[in-house]
Amino acid sequence: MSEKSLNFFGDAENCPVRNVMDRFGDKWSTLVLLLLEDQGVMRFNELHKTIKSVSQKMLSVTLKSLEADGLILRKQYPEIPPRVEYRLSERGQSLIPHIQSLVAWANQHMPEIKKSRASYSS
Amino acid sequence: MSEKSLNFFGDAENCPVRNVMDRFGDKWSTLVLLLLEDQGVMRFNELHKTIKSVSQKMLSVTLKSLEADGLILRKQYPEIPPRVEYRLSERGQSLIPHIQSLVAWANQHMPEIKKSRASYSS
DNA sequence: CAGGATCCAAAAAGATACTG
DNA sequence: CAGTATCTTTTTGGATCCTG
Repeated sequence: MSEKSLNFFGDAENCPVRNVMDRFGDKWSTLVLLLLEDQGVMRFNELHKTIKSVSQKMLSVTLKSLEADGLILRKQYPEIPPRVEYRLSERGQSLIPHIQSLVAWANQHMPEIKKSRASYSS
Repeated sequence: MSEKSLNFFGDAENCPVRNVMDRFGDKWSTLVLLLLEDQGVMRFNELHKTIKSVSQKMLSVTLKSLEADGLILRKQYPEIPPRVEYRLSERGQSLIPHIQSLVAWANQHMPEIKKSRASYSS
């Protein structure tokens, strides 16, 4: 793996690590995915109220890009006032365990990391 | 898990998901970690040459924050010209599998994601 | 060689007002 | 209700020059 994988670090476009972080390194995507995993189906304003600190605009942008990538499904009902429901797609479901394992690692190590960071000087 | 985890989504500081993404959502951290995992020990300029697109400043910033968090170890030799070696700490090692599983997922699904994204309109 | 300091450009995010 | 449009602020990253 060593020989071949190294090529990836150099070029920007085909680097799989970069592909991951470009997609999920933003501020809200993983949060929305985990929330939908937890709640099943949610409407726009439900998401907005649950993630209190997200702006309307960023939530909208996040949902659109997740939908564009086929990670969530958007269902709109032809009613007035309008109703829109979001939920994970199968593809989105398949991603969840990997995010959760990363979050679990963080929960476990964050106290030590914060201690390291606090005592770090220079 | 549902009841309790939901509290996290609201507040910013104590959200474990946010903690993860704040730490690893940047442009270079995961790349450096995986590269050190692959190569073992590397000097500053080695890293710089391997990750061609990173600037000197961002590499420096990235290495410092990874060191501050105790994810990598920095060893400086009292020579002239100076020599500095970087390698993963145990804590950093323990993180690698989780990043790799995410990258593996991405490698597997990125073609489909790109197709979805390309055919997405509105 | 391994960076630090400074300045600048670009991107991401937020506030606010408005609409079908 | 579920967004869009516009503007401003903040954050991030990069270029360049400098130093022990």
